[in-house]
Amino acid sequence: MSDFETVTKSVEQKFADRGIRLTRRRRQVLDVLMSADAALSAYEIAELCNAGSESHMPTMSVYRILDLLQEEQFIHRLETANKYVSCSHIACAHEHAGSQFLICDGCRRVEEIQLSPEAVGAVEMAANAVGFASISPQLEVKGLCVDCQPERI
Amino acid sequence: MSDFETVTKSVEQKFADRGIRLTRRRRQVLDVLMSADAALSAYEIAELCNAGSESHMPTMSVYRILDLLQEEQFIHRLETANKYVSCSHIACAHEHAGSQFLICDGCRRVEEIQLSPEAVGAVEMAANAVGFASISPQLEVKGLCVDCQPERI
DNA sequence: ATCAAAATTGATATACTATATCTTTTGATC
DNA sequence: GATCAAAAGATATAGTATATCAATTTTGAT
Repeated sequence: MSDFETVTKSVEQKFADRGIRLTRRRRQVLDVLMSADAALSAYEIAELCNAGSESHMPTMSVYRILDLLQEEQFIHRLETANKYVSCSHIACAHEHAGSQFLICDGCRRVEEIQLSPEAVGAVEMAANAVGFASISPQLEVKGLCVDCQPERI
Repeated sequence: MSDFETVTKSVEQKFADRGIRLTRRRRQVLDVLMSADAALSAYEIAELCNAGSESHMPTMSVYRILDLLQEEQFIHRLETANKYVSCSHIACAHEHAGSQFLICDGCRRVEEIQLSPEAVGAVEMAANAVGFASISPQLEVKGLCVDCQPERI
């Protein structure tokens, strides 16, 4: 069974367990995001759903479905980019609290990482110091990925 | 001399030093941002410029001026909120590399903090580990400010 | 199997954020 | 004051997102 199939099975199972219907539209959106190697805007997702098929996916449906997929933690919204990516732990059994993203300023590629508890703790402490609590630990950090860094000779 | 006046003097000096004109429009935008106790959208800034005056500030001018003020580090753009805030170090003499923001999910208030070098370092190390470099150290973290936290009894 | 209720999707309108471009005005310099 | 550059004004348009109501599909009970 291919990777994609394995993940799909796992996703189907999660939908079933939670009593949520994995409809054709939802499957389309999720498939596009899982197959993409980049973060996509809602409008890009709609286009890709329609590419090479007679189906017409309305953008508004995409937004609705993105909301659902986010609530269920299958995908993430990148707030600094107004784009969406499938969660890299989409097939994992465990809950995962927060996610951190590295966004390449060059090619816009997105890497999902898991910061060390120490790093997250440091951010939380600094926040607590000025009275903030219930920090949502999604961080989006911009930089340059390996491919986009100026050559070092 | 009031705080506001002190800061204004300092800002005027910086404009002069850098050979940038502090025009009426630029002053309006900067005044609005410095007087605001919250982050504002470009359209909100335009409205506030116009409030109680016969002057008509076009939103497009606001965007142009925001660009300039950002380049000159007088203000920051909050990318997760699509809003703008005046830099809390606007009157400081020294350069300051990166800024971190706490954004209250309740009241949208924004607090600019300076993370410890250790915390920033931890984020950078995690990024380096997956090949990212030239990290821009602006972080935007969401949470609840003191006033918006559920009462603890 | 049929019907009513709920969930999902479709369709349309509209708000909000932002950029591009061209013209006019203003300010600095000679 | 004439000239040139910087700034502001005006208009069009792109991109992102929400609200709302109608139509359709699915579910579940009878």
